[in-house]
Amino acid sequence: MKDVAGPARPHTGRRRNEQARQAVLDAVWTLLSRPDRPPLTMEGIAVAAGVGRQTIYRWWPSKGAIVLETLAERARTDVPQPDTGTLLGDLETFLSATFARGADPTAAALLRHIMAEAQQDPAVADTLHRFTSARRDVLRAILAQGRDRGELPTGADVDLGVDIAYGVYWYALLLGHVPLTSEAAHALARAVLAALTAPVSSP
Amino acid sequence: MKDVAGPARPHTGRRRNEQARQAVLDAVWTLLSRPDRPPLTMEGIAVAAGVGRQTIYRWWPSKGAIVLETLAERARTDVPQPDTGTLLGDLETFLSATFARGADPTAAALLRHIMAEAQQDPAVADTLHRFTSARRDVLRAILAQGRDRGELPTGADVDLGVDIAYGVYWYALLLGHVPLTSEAAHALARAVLAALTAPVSSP
Amino acid sequence: MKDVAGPARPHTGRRRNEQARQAVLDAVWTLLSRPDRPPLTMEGIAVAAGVGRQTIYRWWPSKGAIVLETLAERARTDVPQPDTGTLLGDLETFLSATFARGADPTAAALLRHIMAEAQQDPAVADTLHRFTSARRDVLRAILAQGRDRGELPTGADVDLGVDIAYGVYWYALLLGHVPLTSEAAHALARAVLAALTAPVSSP
Amino acid sequence: MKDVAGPARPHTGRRRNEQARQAVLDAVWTLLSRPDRPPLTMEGIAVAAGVGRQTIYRWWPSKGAIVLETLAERARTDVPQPDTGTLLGDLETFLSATFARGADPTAAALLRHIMAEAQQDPAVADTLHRFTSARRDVLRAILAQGRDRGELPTGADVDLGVDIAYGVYWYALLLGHVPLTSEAAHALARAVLAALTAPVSSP
DNA sequence: AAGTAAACGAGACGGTACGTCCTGTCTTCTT
DNA sequence: AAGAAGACAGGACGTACCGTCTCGTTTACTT
Repeated sequence: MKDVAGPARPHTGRRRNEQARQAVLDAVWTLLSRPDRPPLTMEGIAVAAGVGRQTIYRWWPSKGAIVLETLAERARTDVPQPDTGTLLGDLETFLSATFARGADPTAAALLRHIMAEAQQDPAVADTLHRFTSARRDVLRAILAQGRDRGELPTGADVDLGVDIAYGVYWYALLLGHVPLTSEAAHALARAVLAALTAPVSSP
Repeated sequence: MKDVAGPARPHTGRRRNEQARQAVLDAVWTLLSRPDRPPLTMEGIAVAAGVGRQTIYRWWPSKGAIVLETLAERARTDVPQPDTGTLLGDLETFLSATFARGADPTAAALLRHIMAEAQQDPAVADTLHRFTSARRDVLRAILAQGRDRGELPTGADVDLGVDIAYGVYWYALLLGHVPLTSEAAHALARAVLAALTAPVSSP
Repeated sequence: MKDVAGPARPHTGRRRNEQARQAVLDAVWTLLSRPDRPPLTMEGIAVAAGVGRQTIYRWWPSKGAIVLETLAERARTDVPQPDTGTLLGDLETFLSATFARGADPTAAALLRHIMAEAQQDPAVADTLHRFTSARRDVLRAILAQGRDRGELPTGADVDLGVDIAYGVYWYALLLGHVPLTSEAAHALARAVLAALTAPVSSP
Repeated sequence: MKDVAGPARPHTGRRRNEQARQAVLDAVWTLLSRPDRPPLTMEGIAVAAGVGRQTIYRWWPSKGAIVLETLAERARTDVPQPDTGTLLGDLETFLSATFARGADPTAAALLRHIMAEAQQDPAVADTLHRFTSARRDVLRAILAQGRDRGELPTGADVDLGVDIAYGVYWYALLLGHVPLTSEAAHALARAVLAALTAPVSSP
């Protein structure tokens, strides 16, 4: 009795074309790299990818989802949880890597685009939420490890530290008033550490 | 003798209708308050305001500019530079007020909308930049005053403090993963203070 | 062997929707039939036809072209070249049929509309020219046949006869000072015959 | 573009400014003379005339009325009822003069424009009707005089003759398939005469 | 090998919003 | 009072995309 989950016939017909998928993601990257910043339309993506429009709608629920997948594809080399022995070192390593990512103009355009879309499309917001959560978890783990090692007070508000780090990161990304340099990452690392180390952390 | 710059005839024809301007700004506020979140269309604004479309295009360069002016209009009651005697008190007061603003759903929608538009329209980005700069200046003055009073080390990176505060604020606003409560404002105030107080501030 | 001109794949994608085309033409006819004479807008046609605006622009270069095609569609039952045995009979038959067409209020509105548009849009003028040429040819053939039968002098200016007939027809249509009755058609037929019969026809 | 009127056109106050009126009519003529055929808008006329829009609306009920008045102004030198002694001579003289008028490109554009407007605006149609009636009366008088002199049968349908003459004239004007030459006028004169002379004129 | 079905590029479809143009009306200031 | 200037509400224009729906073709699996 296979009437529960599986379909009676596992699959018939042509399979998903991996090349089409790649062409779409590449097209998004290319379009966002263009110095004249064209508005990134579904039609534009389809044409640039040499792909039928329906093919896009078949596999992605929204434009934001494509952009996010493009980002994920390019960021495949995940920022690993560093282990330098000290919390400050770990923070500096992690934030430097993160900032380096955001310093690439195309990647930055991608991130900005997603954040912008997320403000209007709840589905994109949701996907972005899941994406950022994964990143936050890594940073939270770093801080928690430091706390367990005694480098932070027991009651240190780890989540606040995460918010500070990513808050400053996104703020710089979206407003562009400050460059995402390695120095900025280091200063931010020290600031996060100081903020969580202070004894005044609890009301 | 003002015969240099002034044109011979300062103005001819009908003057700008202040009521139309107000109607447009009110319409934007009303539309953004709607629980069903309609996409905020130029046409929609015009209809809701009972105003001709051309009248909008005559006075505002872009949708973002209207939204920003709406925000400015509503936030006319500027957050004053507080003076509680201590830096922590000033920070708590300022950030609480700021968070309270962002806690209003319509104001939050406004801010999110502007930030989203700024990612695609350089003109909006520019206007937003000027808007945020004014806010940043207030916070910077608070921190500088605290530093001058000796509550911060001489070399404290005031700008980093501003980035942390507003970074966390916007991050919460855009991602919505954390509510903008008074408690959060107080915790942030202490964190900013701690981050700038720490002796590790220089490489 | 037609391997030269034919493209490898003659067509891709969805085909033109004949129902949409008919809906547009019917909408034009209906709108022009309305007793309150609405100004015949592209938008109005699209809405009345239940058709996207782009669909209209995709297939017709101008409003005049739509109206002309509507006319052609309705006048599909071409006025045949009559053959009553005498030139006067043929002329009477042909002009009566022509006048009967123009007596229908909607058809008249159509013709007037096209002529009006042709005065401003060269493309419409061109299409109208081709349309009228076809009609003129039929009348010219009738007159030429009569001349060949000896009912007109050898040097009779057939083209002038055509101009008189259609000139009076359009003049009545556009100015509306005289009804397009069968009697008027018969009088006109006799007049054309007389004008071409007269021996003074050459300078 | 107020190059039409003189620079020093004073505001008279109280009474209608004749110079403004002239500027408007001249602007219409100038605009219709332009080889690129701009669409002749109220706004365009006002700007070209260096005149306020309201001034136009104050004195003319519609665009067609302005154009018609422009025509009347230019055609001030009325075609006089000729008297050459013979009906054919009178007809030739009158039609040659009429055709000569229509051969001027700007005058032709004017006439075409009016006729086009008359198809959509009943008020214009009415004014045009009155205008053409005056012209028809002159031609009718010529024919009636010829009939009274015995050059036409007693029962000759004078109105049909008028319709033929003006029908061919307008037909040529609107369709432009035939030039309005003096030869064409003479041929038309002979044709009208023949059409009314023929003994078959009555059923 | 033939049959079946899904995915594909292409592109037409009904819509919606855009930003522009023009209409006819209404101030505002000047003459 | 009439005029030039120009802002106003309104509405059509032609364009750009949206997301959906045919088309005929290609590809993969099943019989």
